[in-house]
Amino acid sequence: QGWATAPLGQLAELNPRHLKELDDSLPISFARMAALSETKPEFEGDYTIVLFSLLKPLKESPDNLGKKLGDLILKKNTGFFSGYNIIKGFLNLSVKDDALTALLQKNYNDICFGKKSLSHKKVMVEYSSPNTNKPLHLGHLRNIFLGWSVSEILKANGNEVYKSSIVNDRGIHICKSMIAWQQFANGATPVSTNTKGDHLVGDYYVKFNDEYKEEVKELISQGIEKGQAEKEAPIMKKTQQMLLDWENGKPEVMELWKKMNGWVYDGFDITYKRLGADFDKTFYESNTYLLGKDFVQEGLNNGTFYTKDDGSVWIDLSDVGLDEKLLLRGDGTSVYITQDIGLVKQKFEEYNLDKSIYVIGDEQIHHMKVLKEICRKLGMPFADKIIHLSYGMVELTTGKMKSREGTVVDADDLIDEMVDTAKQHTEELGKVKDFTEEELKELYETLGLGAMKFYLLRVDPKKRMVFNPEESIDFHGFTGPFVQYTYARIRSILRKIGEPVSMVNGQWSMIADQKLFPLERELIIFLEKYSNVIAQAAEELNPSVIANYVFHLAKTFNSFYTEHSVANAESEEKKILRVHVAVMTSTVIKSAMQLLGISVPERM
RNA sequence: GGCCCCGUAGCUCAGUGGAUAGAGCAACAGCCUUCUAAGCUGUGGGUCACACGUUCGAAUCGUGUCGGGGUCACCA
Repeated sequence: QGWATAPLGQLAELNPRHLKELDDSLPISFARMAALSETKPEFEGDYTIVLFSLLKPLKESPDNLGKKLGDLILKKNTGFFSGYNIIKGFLNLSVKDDALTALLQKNYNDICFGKKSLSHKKVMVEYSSPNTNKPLHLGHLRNIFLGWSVSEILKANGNEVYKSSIVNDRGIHICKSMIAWQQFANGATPVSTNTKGDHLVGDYYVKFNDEYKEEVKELISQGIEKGQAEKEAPIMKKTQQMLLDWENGKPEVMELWKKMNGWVYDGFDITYKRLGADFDKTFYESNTYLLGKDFVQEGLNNGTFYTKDDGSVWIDLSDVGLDEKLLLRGDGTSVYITQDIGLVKQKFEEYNLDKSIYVIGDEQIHHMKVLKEICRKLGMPFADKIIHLSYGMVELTTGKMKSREGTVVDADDLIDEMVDTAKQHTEELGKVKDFTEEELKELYETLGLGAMKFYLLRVDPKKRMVFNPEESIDFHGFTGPFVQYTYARIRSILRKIGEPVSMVNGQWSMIADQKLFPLERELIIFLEKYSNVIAQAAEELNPSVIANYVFHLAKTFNSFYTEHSVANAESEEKKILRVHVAVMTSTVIKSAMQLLGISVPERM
């Protein structure tokens, strides 16, 4: 098996050093440097080698080198390429029809009957990580879809993945909801008000802010200076007292805290379940916030940390371009980053991780850099295995989302809206009138969530993105439902003519010698790329690579579908070939969409 | 102010050293007696923010300018 019979993946690059021996000794490994890519549709050929970078080291003209290389490839290959052309420094190679059919067969067996590479790294992906004082919003959705999808992509590349979440369940902001509930709710519960628990608690968090603002205004009108008023507002003083009571474990406070957090978890569970999000491990900040104090002592002992006059503990990171950072307050209490260090260590030790990925917004880039640097200075061996998968904020066309100004897009509301839009579209088209209530409900969820997940995952995670709440998310074009529709169409064909049970060799030899149409060739070559796409997505921790690929695949299939009939193909051989192309397309679509957390319907 | 990210069609985004810069939406014109028209085909739409540089070749790399955002908490 020479390199020239190998598909694109193994032919990825060519190396000028080996190319120097442009003769019979040039086999497999001359493959490192000049990119082999797909030929652009406007030129003849399937794969292209760009010759320019090879010209200088080899001291050849484009035409000479192209001819030499082209001839050599044809001579060396065992039946993969049929010919080549050279245009302005580009060597375009054409693949033989029967080689493509063989390629289809190979990939069909690999993909349809499962073949997985296994790297067996242990990876933890921490995502979602909500506060328990308000419901999930659009920003969380991007985080959740991203974290979940990256986890699945890593699994598909053979890693052992633990999905985790750290719940921010303590602190002054939690007490704010609690105080407001005590003061204004008259004992209202999710059941008594028929409200989802996280929303109920969130409402009191808003109520707190309203009341607080009122009280500050009142104090200022009495002639008290602003800064002072903000400290003196009665509701704020009560809240601070409650935080102290909580830390001292005062029974009534603990009871209220457990009760209200319980409501929130019930609410989150409903949303997570609907989204298909799941976690192998949930950490609670109430359990972890005291972690990390040990390291402070350790760091002090070995001189990494130092103490200031008031007893507070610091680290100086100015040698790596960062600032001084506080690790312990003068009163001995820890800050956020101290807890983080403790949790990092716990994670790596408990799970024996090779990598720990944090899905956190890009406003915390600095924080994560500091965390990593402190771990490094403390000599922790896993410091470099901490990876911050940062993603850009979702902005609205009307500006940023701000909870205080009521411009937050609530996750549950958005899901409902998308599912409802799916319902409207489906009813208008009227294609599934025979579905039961149950089946319809499931379809609407599949389509609505599919549209939403695809919308948020098709963009490079690192980039900020804009969401227009006025226009609902589309169901046409570069969308989840478009891809889902393509899948449903293929399933429809297969229901009609029957799915091939297995592809026995006899069948393959029967179809081996056909002349292929351009769209048939294009699909086979494009399907071939799938395993590379999964690998690339894992390497970049970027689901949008998959979203772009699967859209392009669906698009190509739809063109094929319009141009060529499967069921009424012009010959039995064509029919068999096309059925297999269709099955493989549907399998890849289903697999790719699954990696994005999107399911595909049999009919829509 | 220091550091980091971003600027591509009217809008939302691909493309990060190679051929004439691509999709989707929006606009316009076609295509359902034939496997699902949530589809397909076509048209119009670009100073790739700007300038200089490196290179056979730059949206892509470098420097500078302009514009937008983030961050530099005894907040989490």
